[in-house]
Amino acid sequence: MAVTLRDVASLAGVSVKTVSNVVNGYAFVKADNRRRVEEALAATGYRPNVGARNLRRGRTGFIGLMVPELSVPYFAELTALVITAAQRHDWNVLIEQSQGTRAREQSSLAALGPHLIDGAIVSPEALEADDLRRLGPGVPLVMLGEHAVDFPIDRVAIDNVRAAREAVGHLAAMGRRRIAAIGANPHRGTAALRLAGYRAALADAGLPEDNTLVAPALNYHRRDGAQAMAALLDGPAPPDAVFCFNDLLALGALRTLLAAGLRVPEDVAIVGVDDIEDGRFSTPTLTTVAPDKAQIAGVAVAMLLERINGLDCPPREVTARHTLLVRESTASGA
Amino acid sequence: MAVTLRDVASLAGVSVKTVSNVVNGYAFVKADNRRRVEEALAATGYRPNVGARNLRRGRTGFIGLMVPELSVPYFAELTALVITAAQRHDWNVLIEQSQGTRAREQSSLAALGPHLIDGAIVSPEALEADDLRRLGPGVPLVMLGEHAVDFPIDRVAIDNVRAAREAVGHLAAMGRRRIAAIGANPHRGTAALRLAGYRAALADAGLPEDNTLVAPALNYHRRDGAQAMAALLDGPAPPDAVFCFNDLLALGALRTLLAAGLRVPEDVAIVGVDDIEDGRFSTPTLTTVAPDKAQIAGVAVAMLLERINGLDCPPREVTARHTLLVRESTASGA
DNA sequence: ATGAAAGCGCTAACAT
DNA sequence: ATGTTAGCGCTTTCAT
Repeated sequence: MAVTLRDVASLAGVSVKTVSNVVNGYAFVKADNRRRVEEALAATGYRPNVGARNLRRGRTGFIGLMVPELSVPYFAELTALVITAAQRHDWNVLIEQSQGTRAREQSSLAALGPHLIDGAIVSPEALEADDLRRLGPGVPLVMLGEHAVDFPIDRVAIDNVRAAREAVGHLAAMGRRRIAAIGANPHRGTAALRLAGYRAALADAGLPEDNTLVAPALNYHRRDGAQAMAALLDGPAPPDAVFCFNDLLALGALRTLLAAGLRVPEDVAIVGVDDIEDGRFSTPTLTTVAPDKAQIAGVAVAMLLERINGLDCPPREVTARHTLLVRESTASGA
Repeated sequence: MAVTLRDVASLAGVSVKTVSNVVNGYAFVKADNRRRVEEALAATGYRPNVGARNLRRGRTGFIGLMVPELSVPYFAELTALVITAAQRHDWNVLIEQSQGTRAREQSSLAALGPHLIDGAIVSPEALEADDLRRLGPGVPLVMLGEHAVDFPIDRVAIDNVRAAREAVGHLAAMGRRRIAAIGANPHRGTAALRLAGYRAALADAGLPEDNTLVAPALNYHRRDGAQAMAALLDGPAPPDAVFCFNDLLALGALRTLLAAGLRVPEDVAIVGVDDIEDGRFSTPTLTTVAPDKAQIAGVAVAMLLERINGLDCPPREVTARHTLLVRESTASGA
């Protein structure tokens, strides 16, 4: 049914080797043979069987991408960019959703296994060093974000401390004095860094630390932000600004504030992180720290392919760009 | 490096056939052999080479999923569900983003090709019957949504006419008299159906049709909804309600209304379609028609696997469930 | 520069 | 019930 190299070879009157050479762009093929092969290729509509090729080459042609949930806008946007970046290099992407739990992250890594993929980009939230160690050196890995795991591995992330410091510094510069943080979580590496940046910015501005203003969040969805904000409003002295560790938390917090009849930014200003599309159309629009997602995706894919191609050097850490985008939720006109 | 069937066989002192039988759950294996094979399997940590297996079986083990953009929440949520449904049947999903243009949809289909996947679920927006015909019968296809293409193919979609009719009927029942529609587009099959449902509901309510209240949209993103709403507000007699053909348009329209100082739902009520997560946390929360996405994903995967397994019967059309979720953007308390 | 043949890891005939 | 062998479609020595 499907046309194979042999079909093309017999039609062109040459050996499969010659056809293979032409298909793979090998330079030294007699002009006459090349022409006949190309005609036969066109006539038959030959398409290489990627599976067979990869079996022979000992590769799968796939890279894995492990994210907590595709339905979280940040990961959907990032995944779209990773797929696009991989396609530019003729690689396919296999997506695993881990739900951000350790058990699911373990089984996702196991499912990806060494036979299905040649390497993987992972964005873990609960994984431990042992889980990575157990994989062995067979599957090259690139890690996204600052999950705190003591394992030598290529990483790409923004400078989370600096990003948080800028965001909170911006709130302080507006004259806000009671700046809250939403998203504290001892199990998340990025949370620790953003909290550190938050504290550094308070110190920069000469503001006191107030633990009643630091709200934890188990997960980072809209509902978690809404709950955390409600808890802050119930606190002894509600904040006049909130730094949320991601945009989803911020949108949830915004919902709670507006539902409570408070004005944003007049009563409470909000900053998030991620620059997801939603924040550009909320009312008010959301001030946010925008990581360069295209850069993150591009660098992660490039680093992974280098490793797959055998690059042997110490683990690398790449810091991606970020920008503070000031929008209505912190507009100073108020 | 990787352990193969032969390694296991020689360790267990049996032939590869016996090991293969055990691995594939073939019943007739002598108990003693079975035990030794299982021990060898465990000792070596054998994992089948899926690529080799599929090469031999003439399958790839992958199904394709073509969506316009993963960064559109509806498709991100749907994709997550398709992946989950496929995994339950031990299939992998390969995602192609088509951007909703015919050229990209054609090249996506071509890229998926017959060697990479055994079948595909497609959600086209611009594809023509010829493009499908050209694929030939080799690759089973299931189509999502009501894209108007004259081609016999399995389909899954909600009843768009009825859904729109219910949504608009709800607005009319609230006493709204000037109900606009956003999303008219001659190239989109679903748009035609939702427009038909809109008109039917106006007729049901004895309301006149007013073409100045029907706003076209080239694309279905937030910005398109925002622009369309702005155009409606500029019109001769602005609406007191809007039916948007999806939630993204609705969120864009909401943004425009609030930015213009209008109250929702007091001045203008809004209904969308899709029930994306954003609409549950916007202010006001968004009334929407919720398709049963899990059902859509599950049925699409099941129908596709049946076709891959050789089912030969006339094309089937499955109508998925939908529900009108009334939320604040049409709250009648006003 | 090109052909012949081996073999990637697996399953399916065929044989026993 | 299990061993032997061919071969899926391709790339890669090894010849020539």
